[in-house]
Amino acid sequence: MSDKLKPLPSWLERGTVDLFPAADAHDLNQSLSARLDDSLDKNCPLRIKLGIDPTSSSIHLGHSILFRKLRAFQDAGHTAVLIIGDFTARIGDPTGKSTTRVQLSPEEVDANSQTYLSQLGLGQSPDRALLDFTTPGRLEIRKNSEWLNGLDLAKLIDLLANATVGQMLAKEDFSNRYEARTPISLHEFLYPFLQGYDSVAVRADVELGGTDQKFNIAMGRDLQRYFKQRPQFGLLLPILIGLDGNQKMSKSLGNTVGINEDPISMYSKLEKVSDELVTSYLTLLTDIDESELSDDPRDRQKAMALAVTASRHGHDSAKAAQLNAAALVGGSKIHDADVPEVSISEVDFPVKAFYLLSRIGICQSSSEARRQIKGGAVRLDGQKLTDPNMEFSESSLLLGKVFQLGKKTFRRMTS
RNA sequence: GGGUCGGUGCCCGAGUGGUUAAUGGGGGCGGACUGUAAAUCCGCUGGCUCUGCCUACGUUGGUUCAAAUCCAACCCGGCCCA
Repeated sequence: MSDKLKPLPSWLERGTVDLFPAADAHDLNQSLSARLDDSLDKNCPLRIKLGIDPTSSSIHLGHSILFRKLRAFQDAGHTAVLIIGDFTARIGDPTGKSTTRVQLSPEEVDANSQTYLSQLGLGQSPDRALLDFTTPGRLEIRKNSEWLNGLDLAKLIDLLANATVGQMLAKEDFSNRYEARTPISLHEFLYPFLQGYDSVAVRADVELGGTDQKFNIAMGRDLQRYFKQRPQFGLLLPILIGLDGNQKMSKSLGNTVGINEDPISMYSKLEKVSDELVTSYLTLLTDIDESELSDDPRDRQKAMALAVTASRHGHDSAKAAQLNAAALVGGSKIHDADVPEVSISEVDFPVKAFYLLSRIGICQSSSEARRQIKGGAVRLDGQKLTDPNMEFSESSLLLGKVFQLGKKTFRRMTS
């Protein structure tokens, strides 16, 4: 990859839902393409800010769309400035929240950040990693405690004077909560100012965020102006809808695909997302040109699932996962299919079916296992179980066999 | 700080002394149908090696044969007032 900067291209447009300001002037502060050109002329990379909130320790595809865009900037020669919001995490971004966040301890924040970075590809080769950690000058990682710990009250008051209570309450999240009469703690009001001040601290040229970040990013612009910097651009990407097809992808909603999930579960989850989601997944999670795909919705689903899985695991593993998934659906090949294994060496025999199912984790409780069996949801090597109290006298009867719950949960028993 | 209303299962929300593991809706899971999609229909949705037992309606005590339901104190929140 050359160090030469390229002009505003399609990689930047793809998936972008909002870019502000976006005047067509040649003003460096009004047009991102003008600023990109300027950066090219002076051979001085732009600083692209993305803040992460180390509150959750696992990254899913929803997060990855921002990182993919950040990576695209890196590949174009710019500097990604990844801000670990270790200080702000103690407040918790109230955006999109209907309740006050729990505050995290410094230890939790540290542990989460480490997990985060390794998931982003720290230590991996750039072609499989989400971000480019290796090319010099392409990545800067900062913690915002660096400058926020030392922020004194006088300066904070200066920052706060940049907005009014009316503006804060006009922000959707706050106004919803205010109208619903759920509590809003005063410290939550500080979050946008601190995030905005991050932009000042790192002299950001562009800040990336989900559409829900518009307010906070705009605040960054205001504060940069206040500190006599040239204000950043805001580049907003959509919030990825989760597997359920109607709410944003979020760990707490259980509708996620983790960035590090094994190829099979990743592929099989993606393969069954609803048709309405396929296009957005394609544009946000792959580089595929949609016009090249067949019109058949099922084929599109498969192509998307394959491409996304391949981006994380390579084409061969993805293809294998696809074949495997097909074999499982066929049913006949369950016995030979590659499915997660679980040891039953700790289980005492004889054992009743419902108890075994909860022991091997295929059901969450033995009560649930009873229900599932009664509901006809459980199969052993393709054969439906009907009696929760069915007894297996010894483990050798089960070794190598596959329990199936519903259509998509499989567990092979091993010693 | 004062007044007042409220805190029910994953969420919302009924229930105001006794067939109450607790109506209803959402969500989730499963089944049928299908394209492992959507829509629709049906079932399930506290735990326990379970014909029974245990734990649950903010917390802790109390009244009662019997409480989510009555009483007291405490904790948390909304609203109004300061």
